[in-house]
Amino acid sequence: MAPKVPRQQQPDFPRPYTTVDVVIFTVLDEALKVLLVQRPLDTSDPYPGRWALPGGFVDIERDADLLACARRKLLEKTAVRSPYLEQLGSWGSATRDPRGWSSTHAYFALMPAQDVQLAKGANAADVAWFEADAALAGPSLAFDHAQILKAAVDRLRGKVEYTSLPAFLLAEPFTLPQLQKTYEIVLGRPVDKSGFRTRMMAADFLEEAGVVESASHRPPMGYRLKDRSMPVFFPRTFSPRGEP
Amino acid sequence: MAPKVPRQQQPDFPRPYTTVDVVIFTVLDEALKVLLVQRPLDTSDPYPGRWALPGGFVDIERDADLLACARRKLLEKTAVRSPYLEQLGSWGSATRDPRGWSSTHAYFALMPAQDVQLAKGANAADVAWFEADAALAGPSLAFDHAQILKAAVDRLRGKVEYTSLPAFLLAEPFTLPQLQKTYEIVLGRPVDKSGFRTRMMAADFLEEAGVVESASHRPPMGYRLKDRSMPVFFPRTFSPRGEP
DNA sequence: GCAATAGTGTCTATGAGACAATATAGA
DNA sequence: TCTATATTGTCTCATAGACACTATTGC
Repeated sequence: MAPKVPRQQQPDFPRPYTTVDVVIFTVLDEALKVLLVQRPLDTSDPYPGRWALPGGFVDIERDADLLACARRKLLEKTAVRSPYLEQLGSWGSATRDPRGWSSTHAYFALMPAQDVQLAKGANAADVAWFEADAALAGPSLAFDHAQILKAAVDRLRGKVEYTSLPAFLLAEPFTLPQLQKTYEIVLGRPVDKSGFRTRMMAADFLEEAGVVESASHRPPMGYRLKDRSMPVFFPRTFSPRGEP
Repeated sequence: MAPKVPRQQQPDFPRPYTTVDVVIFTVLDEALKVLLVQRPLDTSDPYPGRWALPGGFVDIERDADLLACARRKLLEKTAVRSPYLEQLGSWGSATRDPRGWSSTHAYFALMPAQDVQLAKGANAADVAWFEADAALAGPSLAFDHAQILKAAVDRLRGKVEYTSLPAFLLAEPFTLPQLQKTYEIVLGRPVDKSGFRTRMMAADFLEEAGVVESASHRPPMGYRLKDRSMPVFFPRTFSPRGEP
């Protein structure tokens, strides 16, 4: 009697599609922005003309691993080589892509707006920055990208409470008032100046980069990150007393 | 001239394998344990005889989405239907599986040891609980499962500092001393009794379930979770003063 | 000196940690 | 009453938040 071989052990059982999507954040015009690409109108691809997160299929010839794939997508759309990049989560189901069972590995990236050169790709009619909250409230995105974007915004807003993540949204050198402003933009609320400075200095992740030439008034100190590869975690949160 | 169609838009470009792995935790014999399965010796599958996380290929016929797939793996190995289940992350590369480019979606589960009936599956020579730290220090696991397990243990230990997760490791009703003990086992350090109780009560996620019949001495109050679907987040951490 | 922004000092309520005290059961 | 465990109370000190104050520039 032949041993029962489960279907999954056969070499050629059907496989889902595998994609990588990247939520790219920056701060521009005093707002948290996210990069979206418009899907082409003149193809048979799903969601023609709709805005979507940059991303696409894993190319098993070119991509050594998921992170490399995310970096490739990032480089193609923004020409930025090594921003802060963090895995966000994955979404997969039989129905999220009309072409068939697919799963996507989502990443999110933080970069200074100055670094970005928007690239009109072959497969994207257009590329543009959208205010994060507007992109969530506005006309619905392709696939389940609204869900993914919401998860990314929630994760970013959450982590900003207790990490140095906003520093990755600024070009170096930056000043403490600029950094504070960035925290306030992402959090959507003001932050106490004195407490903010104490917190940043206590975390010991900045190094002085010389006083910045300012337009007028007292010139501020410029800072650089001691280590651009990782954010720092603060012991507590910025939350007002009562709230979690 | 024919438009250049990227290889990826063709319907039949090569796809990676897609799998789901589950890190199943429980507390047993005063230790944090993780469920591992031994890979069969008598097949051509990779890593014969090695211990691995329970998991396997997504079955696009049976699994509606990734979570459903994780639940299926869970049910097959433990006969537990709805434990606490959280997405951990994903790992994918050309080399992690010798059969070819593959990506896995990892989940972690928390369950009371009492609930589990270990099942010897068709594709697993054996199933057993291992102490979490021993599994990490001991002989290496199949694939990149040591990496995944480490991420799971780190995530669990990290979240225990500020969430009610350990409650999902206990059968209801449980007592506050039992819950405290569970926190101490996962954290690997003692916790102050008074502060612990204040914290738990302030979080308001427990409901009384009547006094528990005890062997002797003062009988403790039994508790149930008000909501088994989600953990509660505490405002602060258990960390001793100096440490983060 | 004045305006504007950068940076520091000070006061206080809160709340966590440490530990002491009380409560309730069986023997 | 004694013992063992459960549960509550108290004291103290660090710190986050609020806000006032000083510092340094250009005009």
